[in-house]
Amino acid sequence: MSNKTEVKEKRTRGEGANRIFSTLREEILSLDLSPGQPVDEVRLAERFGVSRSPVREALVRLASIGLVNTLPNKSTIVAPLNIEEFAQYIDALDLLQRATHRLAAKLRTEQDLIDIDALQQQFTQAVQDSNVAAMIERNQALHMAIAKASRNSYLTKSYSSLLDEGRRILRLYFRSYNDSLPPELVVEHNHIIDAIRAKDEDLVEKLAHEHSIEVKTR
Amino acid sequence: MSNKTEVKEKRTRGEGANRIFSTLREEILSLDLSPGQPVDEVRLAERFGVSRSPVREALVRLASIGLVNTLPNKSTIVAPLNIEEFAQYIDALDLLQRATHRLAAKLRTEQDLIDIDALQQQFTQAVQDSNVAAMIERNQALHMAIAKASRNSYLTKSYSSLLDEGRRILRLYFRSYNDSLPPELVVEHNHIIDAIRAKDEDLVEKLAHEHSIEVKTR
DNA sequence: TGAATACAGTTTGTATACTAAAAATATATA
DNA sequence: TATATATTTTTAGTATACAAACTGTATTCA
Repeated sequence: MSNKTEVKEKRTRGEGANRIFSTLREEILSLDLSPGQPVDEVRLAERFGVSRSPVREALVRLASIGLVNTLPNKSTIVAPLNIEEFAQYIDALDLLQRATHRLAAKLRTEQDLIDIDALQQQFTQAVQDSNVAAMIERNQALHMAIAKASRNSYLTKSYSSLLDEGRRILRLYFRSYNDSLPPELVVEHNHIIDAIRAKDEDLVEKLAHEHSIEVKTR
Repeated sequence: MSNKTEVKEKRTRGEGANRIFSTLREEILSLDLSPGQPVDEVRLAERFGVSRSPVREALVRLASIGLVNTLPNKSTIVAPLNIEEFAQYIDALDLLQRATHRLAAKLRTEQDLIDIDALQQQFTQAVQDSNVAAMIERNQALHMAIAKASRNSYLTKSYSSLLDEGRRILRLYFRSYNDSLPPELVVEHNHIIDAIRAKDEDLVEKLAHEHSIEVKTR
């Protein structure tokens, strides 16, 4: 996957740091870079065909969202992730998920429903293809679309950070089950979406909660 | 206005960017720098007696937590804040506050209680001194101490971001009431702390909720 | 042998230099 | 006069250069 040779062509000014940031972010979240692994500025600069400046900016941003840890005057490493906090993580996710999804049931527009349906479609496809990476990514996109329908940017932002952070944990979690995903998740999604369509707030919250707990108790 | 001459003395390596970051953060959150105001890299470099590099790092970090907005190839401005979202903000804050404070009632240790008491003491002092800046800051510190007792770093982190973001909104809010603070808040704090001491989860959640709503409905 | 110190090699944090993009101004044209 | 275009000016993004802190190894001395 990572024939890490980057083509340097048009070099739109200002996009250097962005490119490095999103590439590294993707690689960290997908566990392509392993937690604890040191990242070398010079090596990255060479890899992306730029100087250390944009690399540094990317690393500062990654550190700011907790994906890498900067050890002062020493090195930067991919942020370790501690599995012990898994239960706490699910608790937090559950809280935000319930709140955003319930609000979504209350405030969703017709357009929201169209977006949500499209993403559930994509998620289903990924499940059929047994593409774990795509599953995780589209599951996240789907839940974000629902969260956006809640019309509360503060809740959505918090929920989004949690989902991001969770991608690494979920990746590990699925690995431990041989990268197969329970098809119930697809059905559960459909139930949630139906309840949002019906504007049944209580039901949505209940389903969203069960959706979280399902992962926790496995 | 800007006799903000900084003393440049020992210049511990690595602390440059940190210093600038926290100074600017403080100034933005306290509304010392007004929303929308442009921030000039060169001017900041001069003010702090450093080059543009550490200034740039500080700005990147501030942008990452949403305190400044970077307009590509143009300028960086202090992030505007939109009052219209005040109700949404309180809703989100309320949710996290209830969750963290309830958990705190369940899991608090004796040491937690000692820390919390100390901060409530400081908050009370600020109220007596009619020091609005200190009130906001110590109110935040107090609630953070309670949140930490919840032993859920994910919830605490989300709650912390919200409180931070809220400092600016609260500053405006208090200004509109001539910088006087209702003394009920002190009493409410005491009630919450008592309930946490008594491990009465339901009561804590109820009080925390009323505490938020109180601000919202003014 | 083992601890302490000195030295060399890396690598980070900062300073400076350069370049491209946008803003501001001037000039030209209808 | 108003609009379009050329030119200057400013400033953000990147490259490069340098200095301080850390790492590891070798040398010295007990």
